[in-house]
Amino acid sequence: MPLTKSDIWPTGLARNNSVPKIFYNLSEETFQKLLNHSILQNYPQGRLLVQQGDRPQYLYFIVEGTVKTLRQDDNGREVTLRLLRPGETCMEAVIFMDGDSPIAVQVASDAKLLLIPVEIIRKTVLSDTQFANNLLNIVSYHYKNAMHQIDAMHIKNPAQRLGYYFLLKHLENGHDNLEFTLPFQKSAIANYLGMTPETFSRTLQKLKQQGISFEDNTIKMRDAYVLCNYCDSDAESLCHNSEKDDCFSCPIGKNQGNKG
Amino acid sequence: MPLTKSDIWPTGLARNNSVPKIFYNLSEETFQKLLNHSILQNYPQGRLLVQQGDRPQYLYFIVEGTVKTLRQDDNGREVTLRLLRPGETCMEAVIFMDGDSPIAVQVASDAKLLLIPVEIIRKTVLSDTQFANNLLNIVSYHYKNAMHQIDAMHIKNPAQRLGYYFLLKHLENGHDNLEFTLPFQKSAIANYLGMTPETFSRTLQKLKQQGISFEDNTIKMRDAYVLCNYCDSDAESLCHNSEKDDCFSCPIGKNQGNKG
DNA sequence: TTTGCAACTTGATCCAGATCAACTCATCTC
DNA sequence: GAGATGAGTTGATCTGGATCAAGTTGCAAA
Repeated sequence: MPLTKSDIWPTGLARNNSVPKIFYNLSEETFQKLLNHSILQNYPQGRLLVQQGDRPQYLYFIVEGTVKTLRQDDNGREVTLRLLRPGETCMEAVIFMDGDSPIAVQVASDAKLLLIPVEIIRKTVLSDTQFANNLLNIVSYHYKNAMHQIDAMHIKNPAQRLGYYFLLKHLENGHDNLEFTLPFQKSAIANYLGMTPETFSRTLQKLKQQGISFEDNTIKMRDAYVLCNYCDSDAESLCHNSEKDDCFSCPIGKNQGNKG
Repeated sequence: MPLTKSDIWPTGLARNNSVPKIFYNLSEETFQKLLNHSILQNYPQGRLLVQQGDRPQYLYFIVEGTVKTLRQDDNGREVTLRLLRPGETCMEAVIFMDGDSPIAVQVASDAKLLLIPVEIIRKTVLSDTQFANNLLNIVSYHYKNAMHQIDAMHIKNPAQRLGYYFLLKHLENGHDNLEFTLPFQKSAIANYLGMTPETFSRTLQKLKQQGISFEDNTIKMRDAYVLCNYCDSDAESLCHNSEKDDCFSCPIGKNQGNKG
């Protein structure tokens, strides 16, 4: 029997993301066509879905669980490129690079995934401009994150990288919420942020002194402004979306009086 | 009078790139529509075209000269994200990110640029699937490069980064050509590769011992295989495009006997 | 309950590459 | 042709974060 929306719709999507980007504004027809050709599958943690050098076969849409994309070198050292949650997709960019996959994809915690065959993706892009647009938005978004990752490696230290990461999670969670739970293992986040687990651990200690405590993977902030030091103009624009006019410490928005 | 193809077609495009990606396979109609709304402009070296936080206004197509995209922090330290040559474009991804530009764009050497307004781009994407496809290919390609940049920062040392960069330039130039000219200033390449000019200079010395000499910005290789050490599966697939069957030293393709 | 394993923490040491500083060399200007 | 300017080189020193090593802690299987 064919898949339906309720089969594959993730629960508990992050704020501002009530519709997964890839399905945004699609016609019922296109949506069903995608589903009709796709497979729903469960995978255990650690399972490698794609290896570096594989020919891409599917776009993976995450219904439940978490997935990461990574690159590894000959010595087995690996670099995490993305950490993905329900509602997100991966391999969407690889499909449009020519050649084999430059990345590996691995299940980070038990996951239920929708596998959409690449031929369907390529075909739908050429027949539905809204779908093409959605993919452009997704790839651009990831590219923007990649830019942040690159510049963070050069001109930010571990505390700034972790602080910025926390700030983004905080803003995702809503500005009023003074705590949030780390969505991935510490070691995975550490690798994503380009540091060793040891350095991650020590950096967490430093942040503690700034009013950011943690227990059981839950981060608690003393107030809504402790992370303002780590803000930049990109994060600021996310911040603008919440209430304004009471940011006293935000170093960026000081003049406009926006919230940190 | 309206612009024509000959006004904006770059001379001396790199191999395998006789048609700029953005114009690939476009209908005459779409092509002209793009040109009709665009502006051709000359800019001197150093000119800032876009600053971080600006609202994107144009997609820039490079007719002559070179351009770089970068990010900078409060202390004025900057990170080069891309170094662009004639036939390439920038801001194409930024247009599809929501919010203001996370990057700055600067002229790296006197340049003639075609400025295509963002509204035209957005509109054409929704009306011409080939154009949407071209953009997807371009953004994905840049994203792939960004992945390489990220993983290079973590698991490659300066010699490996520079060696890989040389390898790509070498392959672009044709496998038989034992020399090529650096298309950008050394300090620009150094920053792009995430190292200081000093380290770049010292790294160049190291490579010299491996049979890679240089004078006046021209790199000369002892033979076609000195860069094989720096090859990976992504570069290898570019290499496959040239003749095969005589790579004796290529560590990756040893078994298949492909050229390094 | 014990054992084993994986994630994480903490401490001690090390080193690649940044930084600082001095110098060369080419190009440009007046 | 003196002086200024900027790119690049070379040498000496410093340091942030990696690495190595030795604990914790928590949980799951025996």
